[in-house]
Amino acid sequence: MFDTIKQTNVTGETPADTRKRILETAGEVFAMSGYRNTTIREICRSAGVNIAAVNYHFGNKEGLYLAVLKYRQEVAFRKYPLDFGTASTDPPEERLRAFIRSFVTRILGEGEVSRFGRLMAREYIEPTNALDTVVEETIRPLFTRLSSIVRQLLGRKPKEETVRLCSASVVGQCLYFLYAAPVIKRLFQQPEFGPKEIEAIADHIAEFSLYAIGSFAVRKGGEKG
Amino acid sequence: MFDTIKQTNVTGETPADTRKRILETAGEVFAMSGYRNTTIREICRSAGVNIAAVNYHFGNKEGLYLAVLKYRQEVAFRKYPLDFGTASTDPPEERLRAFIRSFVTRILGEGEVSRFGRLMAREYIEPTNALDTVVEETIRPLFTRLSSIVRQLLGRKPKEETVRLCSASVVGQCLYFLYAAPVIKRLFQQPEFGPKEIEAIADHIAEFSLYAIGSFAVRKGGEKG
DNA sequence: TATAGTATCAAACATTTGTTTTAATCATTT
DNA sequence: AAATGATTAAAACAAATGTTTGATACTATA
Repeated sequence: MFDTIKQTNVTGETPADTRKRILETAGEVFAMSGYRNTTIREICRSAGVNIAAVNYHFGNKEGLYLAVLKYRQEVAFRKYPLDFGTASTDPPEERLRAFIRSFVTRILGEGEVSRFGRLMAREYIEPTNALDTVVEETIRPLFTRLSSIVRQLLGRKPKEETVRLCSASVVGQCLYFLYAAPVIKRLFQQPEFGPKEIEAIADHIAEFSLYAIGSFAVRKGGEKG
Repeated sequence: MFDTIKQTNVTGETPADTRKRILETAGEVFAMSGYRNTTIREICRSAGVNIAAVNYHFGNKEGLYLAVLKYRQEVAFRKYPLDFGTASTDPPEERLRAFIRSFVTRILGEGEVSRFGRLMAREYIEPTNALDTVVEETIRPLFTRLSSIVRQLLGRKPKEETVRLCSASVVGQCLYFLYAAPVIKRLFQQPEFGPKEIEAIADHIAEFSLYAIGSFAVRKGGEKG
């Protein structure tokens, strides 16, 4: 009768475990293969539950996907803070480095740390009905945060279009290493990105971007600070 | 009996027209929706031919896709030269600008000019069995060309990893505006990229990258030229 | 223990989609 | 005109996949 009281079945698992298991597994599979190429059967087989469980607990495939997004957003915001230990009073160079390191890790990292980031990255290239919500709740706030750092780096009164384009350059570089992974693997026989490679990539993108934005600031928009 | 003699049916079209029409239409649809999300029925309906025509002329869906890639590569290499009117003796700054302008146009441009580029961009994010061939025949040559420009810009004896990473930064920025189009549309109410926007994007990426690579050269790798 | 509500399961259903079949049509050659 | 080979067309087939059904098992409560 009470929602908080869990039943236990013969295997010692509560019914909620089935729901949770689907949620976890679906997050992995959706992040890896995208919404459309993921089958309910694959999720259920991998989670060890009956096919009908998805319909019972989430209504349909889209309902499951939305629940996964919600769950993963909640976890990501709680467990993986956006600013990797930097304060807003830190110099913008430091903040940009932290932003890029966080962004790259959330996309390229192994395991749970990248679950939400990869789901977001999937929405970029294969939008679902959730894209509108995703943009407003996640992508826009992130882009606004990045833009404020870039604006600060660009110095006095930069054109808003310059801010947008420079921010896009930063994000574009980060996403590339995820999207191009199959190509990079073939171009350079590089099998996978470990923590070492991810750090090197983040450092490069930060350096590259700071050089570029710094030059924009000097040659176009007056002095920084 | 002779291959060069075409039959004409009641509508005044030669049989080869059916093949050609499928090839053209399939190129559009594949470039727009990707291999997996494209249905033979959609192609045939859009091309105004019978469903069985694909099987008759190309064997199966994969055969059609491979024929499209081959055809589009042939057309692209013939009609849209890689170096937008620049000579290899031009200064590397000019060559990078030309490379980026060409690359961005081949990806973001409207109509036929972007057909092959978008098919390639699709292979990045949704690889097919053709990816190995695509990498060796198209992506690697292009990346090698870009790398040689970047290497020249970086000055004496740059580290090969720096060359690779800087080249990746350039390509990543370009691809972003294609992949992120649905997001950009929502973030800035920007409905589409016209020739004006494409030029602005190309100019920005070139400037951003030249600033960055220039700073790498000055601070890391000795003097240019 | 009996009952009611919840959860699980095997099976079936309906739709989509790549593929094949078989007949008809068309153009060329004899 | 007849025959032949090439092409087109409608229909059916088979597999994949999201969804639903109806029965069964389980747990908490009375």
